Amino acid sequence: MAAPEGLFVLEGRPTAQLIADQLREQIVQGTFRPGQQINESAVAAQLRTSRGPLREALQRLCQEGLLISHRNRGVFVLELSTADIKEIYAVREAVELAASNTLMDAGQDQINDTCRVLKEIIRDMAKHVAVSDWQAIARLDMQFHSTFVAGTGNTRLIRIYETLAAESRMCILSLEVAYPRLDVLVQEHQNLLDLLEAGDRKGLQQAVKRHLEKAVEDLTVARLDTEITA
Amino acid sequence: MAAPEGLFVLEGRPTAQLIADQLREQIVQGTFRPGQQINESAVAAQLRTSRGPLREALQRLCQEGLLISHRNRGVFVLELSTADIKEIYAVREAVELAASNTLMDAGQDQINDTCRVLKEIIRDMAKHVAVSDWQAIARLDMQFHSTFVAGTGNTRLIRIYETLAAESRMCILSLEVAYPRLDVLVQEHQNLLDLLEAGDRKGLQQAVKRHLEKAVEDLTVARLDTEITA
DNA sequence: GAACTGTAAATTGTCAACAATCGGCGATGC
DNA sequence: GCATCGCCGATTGTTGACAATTTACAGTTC
Repeated sequence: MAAPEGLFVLEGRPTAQLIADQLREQIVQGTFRPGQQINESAVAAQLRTSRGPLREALQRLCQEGLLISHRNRGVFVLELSTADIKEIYAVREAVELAASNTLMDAGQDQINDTCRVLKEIIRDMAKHVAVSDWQAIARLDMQFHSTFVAGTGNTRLIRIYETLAAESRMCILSLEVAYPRLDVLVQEHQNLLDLLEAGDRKGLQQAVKRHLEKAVEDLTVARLDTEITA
Repeated sequence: MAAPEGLFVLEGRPTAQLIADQLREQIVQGTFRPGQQINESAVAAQLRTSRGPLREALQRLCQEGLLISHRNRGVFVLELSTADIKEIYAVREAVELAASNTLMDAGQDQINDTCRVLKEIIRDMAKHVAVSDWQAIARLDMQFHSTFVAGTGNTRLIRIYETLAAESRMCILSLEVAYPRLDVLVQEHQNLLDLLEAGDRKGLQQAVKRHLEKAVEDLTVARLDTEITA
């Protein structure tokens, strides 16, 4: 088939996508702050490229909604309001519930494959919980959910969820310390995994719903605090 | 507030987005055929612009998934397989079911506003059914569903559905005459509207599900025919 | 002192030229 | 006859320069 032994297709993906992926990572890691303007010349120089390819990448991220473009003024990193948080998690609920159903209808092999990866993520998560590495935990949290959705094999659902995951990480990042009680977090994900493995469709759906509703609560409450103190 | 009397913000939207919107319309109308390569120079000249802004627009459509980019070879219009059709309608089901729930939980005013627009669309649809204007019917069909989703007010759900609507129109277009029994089509949409107006959550959900499942059946069966005859 | 106007710097939007890459086609060798 | 190599046209990828617009600031006027 493809790539027989140690040979990779050289730079198979388009440049703009590579740049967009890098920028997305920088955004969710907080290198670019919400509301901040992206200076094309500066970022292009930093990435050792010219403004052309960079602008193409920026357009991709605008389409995703991570950046917003004001004509003749430039592109800015999205600022998340409480309404945005509710929107994001409402869509996540829709996607993850659909993924739950699809996975349950899929073969046991497909479920097992997914569960195997999810187990490893939870293991990693537990490690980082031990040392309270928030950034890593946020990344693994979203990786868990992304893997879950990826288990469906639906490329469109996966692509949609990629953006949602990025936005979710921005939510979490925007309030620095958002995770209340870290051990509960690991426990909740373990619970989702168990229900998936057991094939408990109804239970899984309810657990997903509650997991996300709880997240919205934590995020909006924390945000109210920051808004009041600010 | 904004635009007090007859004054509009001059060209408020970014250029790349305007070009992308035009191209998307051309794609779903079949001006660009599936699998066809987009010649940058030619299209840029046709749009009275240069390759720079055009390429930015193309990147947006690549991100959406309507175009696919092969490095150093160019961008091509998406070719829809039966697997794609199933994917698209699976995501549509997820989105529309979520929209149903959100709308039902929303206030009666919001529902009424939506229903008013939906009624007009159905009226238009009936007109075009009388003269069997397929293109118009396909457009109104998706406009009905887009309006339904837009009723939730969730901007992210709306943006996601925009792409799905475009892809759906491509599905329908790709097999020329896809609508079996036009009167039934109008009837089905009227049924959805009635259930929404009546506040019958369960009934609406089931109707949406069956409506989409039926569409997939029609599309995949029709596609099998074309593939056999081809 | 406040409001308005005009200028200047910085940044984005656009363009045209250059470089790199790919697919096709004919020539060559086996 | 078939496969391979190498060239050529066409198209994309990239760059730097130029034009247009916005924002901030200083100067002016009332």
